[in-house]
Amino acid sequence: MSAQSLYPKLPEKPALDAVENRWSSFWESAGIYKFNPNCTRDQVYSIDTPPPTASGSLHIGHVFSYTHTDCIARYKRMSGFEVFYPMGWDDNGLPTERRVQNYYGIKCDPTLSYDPSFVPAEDPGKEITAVSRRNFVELCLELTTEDEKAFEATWKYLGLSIDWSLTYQTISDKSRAISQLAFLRNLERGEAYQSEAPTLWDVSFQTAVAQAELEDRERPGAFHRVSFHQEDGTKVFIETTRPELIVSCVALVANPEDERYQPLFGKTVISPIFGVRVPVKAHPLAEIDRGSGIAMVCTFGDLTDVTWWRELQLETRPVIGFDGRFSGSTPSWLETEVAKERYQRLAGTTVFTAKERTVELLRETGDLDGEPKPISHPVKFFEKGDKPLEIVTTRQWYIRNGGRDQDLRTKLVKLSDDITWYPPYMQARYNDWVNGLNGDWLISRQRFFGVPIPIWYGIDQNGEIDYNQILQPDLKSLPVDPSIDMPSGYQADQRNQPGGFAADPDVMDTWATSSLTPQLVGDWSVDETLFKKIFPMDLRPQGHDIIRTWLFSTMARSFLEFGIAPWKNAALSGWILDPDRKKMSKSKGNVVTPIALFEEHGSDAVRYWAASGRPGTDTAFDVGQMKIGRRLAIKLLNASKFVLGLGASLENNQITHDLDKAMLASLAQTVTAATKAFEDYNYTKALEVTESFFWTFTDDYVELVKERAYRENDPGADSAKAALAQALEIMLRLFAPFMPFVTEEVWSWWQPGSVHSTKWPKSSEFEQVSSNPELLAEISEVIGAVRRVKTDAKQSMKAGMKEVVVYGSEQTLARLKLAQGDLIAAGAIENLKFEVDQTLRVAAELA
RNA sequence: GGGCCGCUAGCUCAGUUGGUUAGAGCACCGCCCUUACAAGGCGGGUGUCGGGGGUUCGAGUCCCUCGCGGCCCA
Repeated sequence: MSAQSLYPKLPEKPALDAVENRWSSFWESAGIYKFNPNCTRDQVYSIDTPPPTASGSLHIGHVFSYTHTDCIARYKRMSGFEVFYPMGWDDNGLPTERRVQNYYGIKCDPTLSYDPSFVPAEDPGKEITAVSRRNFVELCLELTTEDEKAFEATWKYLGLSIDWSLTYQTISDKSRAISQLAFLRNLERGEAYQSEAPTLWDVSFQTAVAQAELEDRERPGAFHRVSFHQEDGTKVFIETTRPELIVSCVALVANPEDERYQPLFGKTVISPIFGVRVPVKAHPLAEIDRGSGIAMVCTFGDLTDVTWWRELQLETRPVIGFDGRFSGSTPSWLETEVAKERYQRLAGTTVFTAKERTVELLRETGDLDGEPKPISHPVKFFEKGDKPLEIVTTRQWYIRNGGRDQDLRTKLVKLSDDITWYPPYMQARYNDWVNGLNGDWLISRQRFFGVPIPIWYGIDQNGEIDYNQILQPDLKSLPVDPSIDMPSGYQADQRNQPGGFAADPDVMDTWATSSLTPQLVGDWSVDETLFKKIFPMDLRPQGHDIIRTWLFSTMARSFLEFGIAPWKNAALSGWILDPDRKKMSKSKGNVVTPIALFEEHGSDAVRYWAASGRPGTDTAFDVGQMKIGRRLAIKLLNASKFVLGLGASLENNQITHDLDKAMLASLAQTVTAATKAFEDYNYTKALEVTESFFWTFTDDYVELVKERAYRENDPGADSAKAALAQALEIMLRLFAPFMPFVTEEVWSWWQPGSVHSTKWPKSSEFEQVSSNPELLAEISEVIGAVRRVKTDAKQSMKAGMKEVVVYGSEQTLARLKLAQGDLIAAGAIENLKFEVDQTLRVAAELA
């Protein structure tokens, strides 16, 4: 039978052009990746997909890690699981606000009222228009919707096997409702609480930030040696990098062991410039060998100041406002006219200016000893901010995360044992982080685009907000926006009125919602049947840089609500480095957009590169690896065309020839190895063994059986063609998780349906497996040796061999003799001889 | 300062519970129009396994120590 009549779809000249578009449309219309909830929990494999930040851009690092997850998802699907694989967009929060502000040239002013007819300027230029909170949120939603469409298109181009009907957004009504419900349940159980306390504060964004969002940055500074004065006029020298805070100094502290300051403990000293009396205290956190050994405590220069303030019960003397400027009104603790006058030079200035002016004042009063000594020191920043954090006292909402509770902390650490970590050492990073917590999780943010804290407060008859009188919404009314909705039992005109109510003005931090992704994707509280089917989830894939935030917060929320870990497995992916081993970043201009790579190399090739990066390992961005992937994809097309062009089919399964059986035996070993690797989440290894077999298959096996397979009406030809067809069919399934497009393309030439709906191969499928799988490797070595002789003589591969002598063990020779016909044909050998020897080698003479 | 990861061919990386002569791909060089593939094929050289010490019959692998790079936390 001719190949054309057997396989009418077999192309004359196979190509990779447009395979992505063709097959992703097909998969969608055929519902190949649709989750079917009609099954039992143990049949489900559920994936807690990381929701990319919608306002950012998808870069090659995303492509890298999402491909890893997709390979696992495809493997699990083929292994018979009903795969629950959603996509989500993290669209609430600061990054979106920033993008919307820049894109439309607007800013949010919550005091303005809603303007339904507001349309942002086409080209905003530099002008900034203030809009109401509702207008602002509407524009956030509008822009993120656009961004999300582009993201979805990118993921489809990459070939992620997502069930797009499960897509979620962290700002959607459902997410807001679930997020608020979870918060209210935390509140009910006492796990959420509000507290008026010193808080790390970003002065540009004017919001509180959490411990997990901090980063240290090395900044230049200077030690200023400054004199305080004892009653008798004796000077006490301190060293500080923040002289501007002298005005808010509340004490000096030294180490209790420090001999030098023993006489001072319990006494008071007088601050320079302002003449304020402050006590001298002892505390073990004061370092004897740091500076002069005695430190100034202020409200608040750093987190140690907060500790001292709390533990030594010191005064509170705040001067820095929410905008990062020194208070315009004169502090009440300044008593003398001179002090008040001097403060006027600082009033209303930024921290930077206040520092300069304080130093001037110190010079004038003669309290600066020597010149400031320049140093470089770590300064705390909000990871998304560009000004040093200040510490201000505000009322904020917290969720208990073990930061102040050793018992809870221990439980959360222990919980990590219930998860299998890939790679295992990532568990240590989690444990280190949890053990190092020193405060609860601050979740309230003084921002606009986010999930509102679903709380109102009563207002007393004097018009003061009573934060102890918490008014909660009816759970059935969620989501609520307390700035628009009302607590039950109140009228709209009671808002912000004595005896009425006031909305909590804050939103929750993005992590407070994204820590609930298992609940969001599984419709917790909405569809409990579904939720029970997917939770606890099978896999959390994510980057190792957000163990302290996303991974930990999800653990904490799950533990508080359900008492168990949210997943069974956590797979941490590495980072993408540019070829110079630097982390890729936009500012360096070394970022390549994924779409351009898909277009140039093909999605399968980009996936091949990604799958070559082992779990948890940072990987270099490497176009070369994509080229290899593309070559592999093209090779698959051509090899498939050859096999099918012979008229090979699965119908005839009479595999009688020993070499054919040996090849399938070797393939069976490959299947076993790939399966074992995948079960250990080592997709890279699975790809490697498959690829390695494939090249042996094309380079050696196909070349060896070619002549035999071309014969007509010959049992040897039938055996070769049957083996070729079977091997091809199985290899397509092995490659399918990695290269979904090219495997589907080839599948469509000769098989019904989708290769992605087939089952992962099992070694039990190999009924014809022979007892001598070694034969394939041995004969590869022999034919390789023959080729070497021809190459060395600069001859064509078709050149005839006068004589070839194969030396080897009796067993090896016995196996090789089974395939000598193929060897003679492939090598064009006139006279093939076998001689017993210890090791396998070949002597050959050209004709 | 503490913790974790890494250091193997020019480059990117494999290397199993310690076990023969340490592997692959790329790059490089040479050859070959061979009826699946010239955007291809075939073949080839390439190592102080970061340094030093130790355990062992035997160490890339285990232990100690030092160095370099990276990440996280102080």
